[in-house]
Amino acid sequence: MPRTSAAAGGAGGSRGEGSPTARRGSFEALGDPVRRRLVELLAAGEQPAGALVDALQAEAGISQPAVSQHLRVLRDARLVTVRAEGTRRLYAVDAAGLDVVRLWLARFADPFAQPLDALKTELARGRRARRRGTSPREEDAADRAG
Amino acid sequence: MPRTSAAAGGAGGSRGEGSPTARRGSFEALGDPVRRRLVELLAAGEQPAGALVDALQAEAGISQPAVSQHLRVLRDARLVTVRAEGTRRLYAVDAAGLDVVRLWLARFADPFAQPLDALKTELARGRRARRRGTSPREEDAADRAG
DNA sequence: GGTATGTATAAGTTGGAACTTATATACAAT
DNA sequence: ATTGTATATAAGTTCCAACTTATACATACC
Repeated sequence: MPRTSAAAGGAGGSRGEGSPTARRGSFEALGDPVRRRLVELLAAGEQPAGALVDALQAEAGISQPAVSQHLRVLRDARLVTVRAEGTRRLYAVDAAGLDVVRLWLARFADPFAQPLDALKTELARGRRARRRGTSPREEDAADRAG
Repeated sequence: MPRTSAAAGGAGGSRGEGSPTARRGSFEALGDPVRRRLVELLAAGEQPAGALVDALQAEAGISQPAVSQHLRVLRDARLVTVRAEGTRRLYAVDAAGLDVVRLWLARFADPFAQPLDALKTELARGRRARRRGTSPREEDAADRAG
């Protein structure tokens, strides 16, 4: 049998949606361009499903049910949250799912850490200057690849 | 006509890594758990394709061609680089593809920014202590979206 | 040369995901 | 109650991507 689905997914008490196991991981959810676009649209702030439908219909000619299904996947992946207001469903970005991605990325040396390194260096200088000359510690050179 | 494929479906690519357009995006590439695992394995450092094949075969019972195909996708997505050494192909993580993901994530408020804020605070304290009362330059407050 | 090893490509199959249309559900308003 | 609006679900179709086996392409070794 091919197609071994290795995705485990921690249930961890997802009671609201009523799904016993997480259908899809954050990466799988973000693997689709339409869903990525939805999250992008939500980056501007909380939005009703209808607005998202309109946007996607205009951009890609996608039907309302399709958008709704995508939103469900995003919801299951903890990438968005829903809030009912009357007959409307207000969606918003959920940090939880994005954290999963960020955490995964943290395993690798990130070039964006450079400004952080710069800050660390600055911090070190400040500390050094503050205490007026001390033993030259390596600080935390960490892994500087290349 | 469903299924609007946003990706350019260029055939061409006989040989030569220099593809004009990326067949698949970084997110699409990372959407697959097997490919994510491959990148994870490469996080430990440069590895020959054979080692990756062995690992994936042991973990998920995946064949050598399957791994090779996955590596190609990762290569196209600039997530890994290859280096020929004799008959071996040494793969390594490529920052380029990961940058794309990180850059996309940067659009959203990241809770991991807190340690950076802490550093900034520390830095400010250090600077304050260092100058003992000087003209207050704004430095680079950057964009702090509240 | 021949043979073995390491890796990539060719060709073909299949399961599932991303759609579709049709319908259900929920609330609002007349 | 009826009609309208907003969203979700059901059921079904289609197409692609992740696999398979078989083979080509290198390089190394004898």
